[in-house]
Amino acid sequence: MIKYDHTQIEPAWQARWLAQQTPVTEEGDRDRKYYCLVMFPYPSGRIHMGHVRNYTIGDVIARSQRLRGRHVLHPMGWDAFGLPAENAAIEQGVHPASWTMHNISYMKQQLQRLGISYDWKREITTCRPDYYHWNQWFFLKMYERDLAYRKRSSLNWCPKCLTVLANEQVIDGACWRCDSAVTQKELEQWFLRITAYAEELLAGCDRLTGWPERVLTMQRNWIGKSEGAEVKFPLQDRSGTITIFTTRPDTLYGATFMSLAPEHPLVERLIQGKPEAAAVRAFVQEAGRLDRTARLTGNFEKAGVFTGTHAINPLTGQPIPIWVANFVLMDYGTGAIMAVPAHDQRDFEFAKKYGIPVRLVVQNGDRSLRAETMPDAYPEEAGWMVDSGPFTGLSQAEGKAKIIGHLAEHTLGKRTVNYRLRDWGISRQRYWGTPIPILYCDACGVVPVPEEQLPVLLPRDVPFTGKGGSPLAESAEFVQTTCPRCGGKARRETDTMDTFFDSSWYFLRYTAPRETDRPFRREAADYWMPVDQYIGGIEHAVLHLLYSRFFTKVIRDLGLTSADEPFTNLLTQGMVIKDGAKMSKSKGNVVDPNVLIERYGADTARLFSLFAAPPEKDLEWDDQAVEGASRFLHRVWRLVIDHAGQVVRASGAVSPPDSDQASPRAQTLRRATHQTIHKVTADLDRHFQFNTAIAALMEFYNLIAQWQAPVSGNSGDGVKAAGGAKATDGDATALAEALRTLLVLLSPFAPHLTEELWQRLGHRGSIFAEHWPEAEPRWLKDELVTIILQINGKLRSQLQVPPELDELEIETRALADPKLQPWIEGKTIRKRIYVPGRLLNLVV
RNA sequence: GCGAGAGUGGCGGAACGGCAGACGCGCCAGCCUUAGGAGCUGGUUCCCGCAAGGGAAUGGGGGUUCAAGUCCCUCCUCUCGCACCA
Repeated sequence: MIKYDHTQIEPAWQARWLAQQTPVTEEGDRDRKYYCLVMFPYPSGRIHMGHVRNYTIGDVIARSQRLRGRHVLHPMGWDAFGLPAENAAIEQGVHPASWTMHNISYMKQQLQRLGISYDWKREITTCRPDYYHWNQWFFLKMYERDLAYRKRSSLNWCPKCLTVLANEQVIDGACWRCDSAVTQKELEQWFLRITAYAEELLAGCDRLTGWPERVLTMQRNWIGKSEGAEVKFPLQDRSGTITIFTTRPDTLYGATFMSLAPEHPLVERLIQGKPEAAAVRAFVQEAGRLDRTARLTGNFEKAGVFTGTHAINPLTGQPIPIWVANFVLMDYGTGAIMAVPAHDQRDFEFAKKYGIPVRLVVQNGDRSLRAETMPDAYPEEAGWMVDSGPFTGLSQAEGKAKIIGHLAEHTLGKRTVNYRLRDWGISRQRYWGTPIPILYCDACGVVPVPEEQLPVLLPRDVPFTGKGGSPLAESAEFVQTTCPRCGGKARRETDTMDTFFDSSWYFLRYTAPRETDRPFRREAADYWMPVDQYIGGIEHAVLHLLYSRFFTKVIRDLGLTSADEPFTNLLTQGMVIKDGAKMSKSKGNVVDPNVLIERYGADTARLFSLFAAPPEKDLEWDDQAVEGASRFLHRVWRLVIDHAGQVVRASGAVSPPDSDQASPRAQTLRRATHQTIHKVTADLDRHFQFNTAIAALMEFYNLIAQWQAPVSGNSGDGVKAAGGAKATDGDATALAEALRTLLVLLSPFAPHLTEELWQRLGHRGSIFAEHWPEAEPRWLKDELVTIILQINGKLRSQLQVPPELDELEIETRALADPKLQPWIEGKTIRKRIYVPGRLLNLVV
């Protein structure tokens, strides 16, 4: 017998597939198109087990959809700009471009060794000018539409990466990449106005029915919409007003003080010449020292200081003191709040601490609240308005609506919506990224680089010192240029773009990756978009996935495509963990895919990573379970090889025998065959349950192995019975059908093994040119069904009956069942529940 | 605090409200082998029992139902996300 040797089979097929690949086009029925995309990798050096899992999932989906007749786009590329390359340059003196390209070629070869069926002709690499050209072009389009703008503000700064971070890139106060504590830094930088799309991004979440609920929740939280009102509080001396944002305008009568953020621009004006001035300045300075980490953990004492100034509550007309409080955030709402101690816990505690009155304006249902004795605030949005002038007596909800109306009518305020989402700061003070296509001219100011001068090339000769500051600023040749407007001297912007810019539209570039005069071709994008199935890690729940949705909407509004969401269905696969922790160099629990592939082969690596856990769950690495996957493939190999001769001979027969001609043995096999088709197909359709699909294939294997065992003995070619029943031609064709079906169903999971065995069954064409088999309904029914017999809901016996037997006959047989006798003897049957083909429950 | 998800054998995990534990790993016994970290066969939730069989069991408690891992209520634990967001 020929042994299963993956080291022979796998490289051979990989080479052939690559050579024989026919690329997909936009021709043909769009209903049959299927865009399967996995998040492209950063070329860090070598692939890890997380990649293996990710790309295997994508490949199984792509291959199975192709077998089912879909027109599948399954591309791959490289998210190639980024810090590790630049750090390598600083530490090892190798240029980021060389480092990156070297990694790409190595990782590409690794992916090919996994047998992933990518269309490599569409490969894209974001650090190449043919790609980042269009980053710059999109930036200019956004600049034209005021969706890209420059402003000075306080930004998240990673002291290790020496660059700015977007809010989305700060995780628990630390850098998303290197985990260093993030500080604040005042800088002038470029922003994308993602907030202009806040409402649409939020509303779109409701229509993304193919996304996991938790990702949508994270996006909704991140956008953080809150509805309320802006209210103007006049200063007591009539020198101006302070605008606040509140979600509870109904509690306006209970506002007994105001608080400003320490950074609020009005603070200095309010305290001018006041005896409190020195104390307030000291307080503001102290609050400014509070770092982001402390603020995030809420680990500081709430405190405030009186400014010496009062404002007028616009509804009561009463003067209320203005405080500065360290917990009021400048970058949310207006940086100023009205404080209602009776109905906000923070205000309540603050009022108690500083002896400010508590005024109750919303009563609970049983009217038991008393301002003097409340132990806590009553923050519920329920109950009745009290002590609220003309609004007294209304329900809380009604009061809220009426007060907003009243404010608007008297121009004291208006209904507004606030979002937590901030504009996306994209400037990075690093080298290895897309240059921002902007010039600064002494005469003309900020000047966008004209489209026809794109791309602004990233210069190669830049010193990598690691001392901080934008490296591009060191290249005089790059910086100094002429102004396209006045012809005078100008200097270039030396910051580069956040690499999340690159990945925010790459899925569109794949649809027409070789376009040279536009980012993509509209017809191609309209054909392929949106992505039917997107697969990647949960860690991008808000970062990449939110940015991509934003870009898609901007690109739509630029009139370039009709897609308004990029990804119809999203699968977020779990991490690969070992010994309970994510694999990482520092923990020393890394399994190298190369070692796995060398020892067991790509098919085993693929099968294991799909079988050991459902795709969304974390996958615990288990060396022994890998052995199990390998064992299964060896068994399939032996089974098919042992019967190859028989199958080739049987292929003369046109089709396997139908029910009336088939021997009982053939019937058993045909039933199992079609039931397996049904089960595997359903598991793939229904949430990609690869683990149960593979389990079904294992069961099918077990059955075939059992089925042929008594007949074939160990002769290796067992049409002739050793001593049992004589095998018929029908049996042989049924076996041929079973083995072919097993291979086709297994082929998306273990492509090399199945392709090789397919050839050994005498086929000339590729197994991937086959059609996915269809289950024939008449074989899905069992010859006999098992009826569960229950007494009072407890299993007491079972009955094997033909499926067409009616209820009455089943009951007659049940009552005669000796096992049931002890339970029904001397009892009356009160009720019978019969579930056809399943069970009979007798209540006695 | 708010939100989402999860809790089932020794382990990974299966179960349209209808046989709990499919499939695999591990373990036990046997076969085959000069040998086995190969292969094959059988067994493997727990308790009582020689067995036939019986009982218990899906984080705890309660409920709906002829029937609950699954639906409802409640509590506990864990994971993830958001968080002085006014």
